Amino acid sequence: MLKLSTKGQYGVRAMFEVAKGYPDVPITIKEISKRQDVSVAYLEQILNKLRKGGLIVSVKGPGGGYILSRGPEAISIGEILLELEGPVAITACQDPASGCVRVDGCVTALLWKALGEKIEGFLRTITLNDLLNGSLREITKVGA
Amino acid sequence: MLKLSTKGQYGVRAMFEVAKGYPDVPITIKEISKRQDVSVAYLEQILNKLRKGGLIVSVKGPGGGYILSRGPEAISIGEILLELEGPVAITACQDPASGCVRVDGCVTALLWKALGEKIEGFLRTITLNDLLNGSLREITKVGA
DNA sequence: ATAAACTTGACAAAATTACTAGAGTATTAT
DNA sequence: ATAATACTCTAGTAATTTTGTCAAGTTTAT
Ligand code: FES
Ligand code: FES
Repeated sequence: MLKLSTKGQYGVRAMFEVAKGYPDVPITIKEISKRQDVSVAYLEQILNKLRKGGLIVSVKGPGGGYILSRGPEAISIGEILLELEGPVAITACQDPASGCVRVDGCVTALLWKALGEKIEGFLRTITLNDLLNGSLREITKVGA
Repeated sequence: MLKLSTKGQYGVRAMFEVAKGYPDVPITIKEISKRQDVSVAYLEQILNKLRKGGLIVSVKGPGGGYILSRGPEAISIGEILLELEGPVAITACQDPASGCVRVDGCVTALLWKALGEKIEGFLRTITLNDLLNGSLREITKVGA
């Protein structure tokens, strides 16, 4: 349960590769495709969204590619996923785009809201930098 | 992102209704259907899974229905969802049923693992009792 | 016996995901 | 200029998952 679609997963892995080149080496889609084993066509879609979201900038022409638009310590996993998959919305009722009529009388509304906030809070604290320098190992040790 | 399927949502709401009758009033599927506005046929599927998982017991014959097999303070939301949707598995790589070859070399493996544990930890702490007596309001106030 | 109520497995419509295809635009090295 | 590199964008589609429905049972209280 609570799966993340491949788009989000690939997106994070792609951003990791782009982060490696920060601040001055553009990474091409082709290179990301090779290193992370995701098709070029699919990555185009993903990186395009991330670019529109302002997380990366593209450099055209030979020697071009993608570069982070901010330092890796300033880009959280949460932001990446938000751009690719929209806000955390455990249930349709929690999704601002859908909404629910009976939300007031529903016993579980608070539950899903709390869970969603928990998740978002966590994802906001992890940045690309944590992926780059492997500091996640300690976080996982601390546990819940 | 990170949606919960309706099966899980309905399951929790159904368990909430069953919990109301604990320890001695069996709740029928028909009654749950009415109160939570979910079709009888679909609830059959859901409650059947929960029964097989040992969370509820069924009482047959007239006056029958479903009863919690343990007190509402001893049944967590996590257990309900586990039965209906399997373990939390943010990515296929984290799913014991699928697995991933490159798990050792993958930078994001730890990230998804940590997130999954965070979520499971949270869901384990919330029980049906919390839904019954509205204590969730305080939990959400505390925040992340 | 009879009706209430649960049990089970098969099946199908609908939605979502996970891509692929292909044509187009911009930039730069030579 | 021009060829080569590289990003940009819109559709379309096959596979999968979700979300149910249906119908024919079985069990039990009265
Ligand atoms: S049914 Fe919408 S919040 Fe519970
Ligand atoms: S690709 Fe399997 S763990 Fe990252």
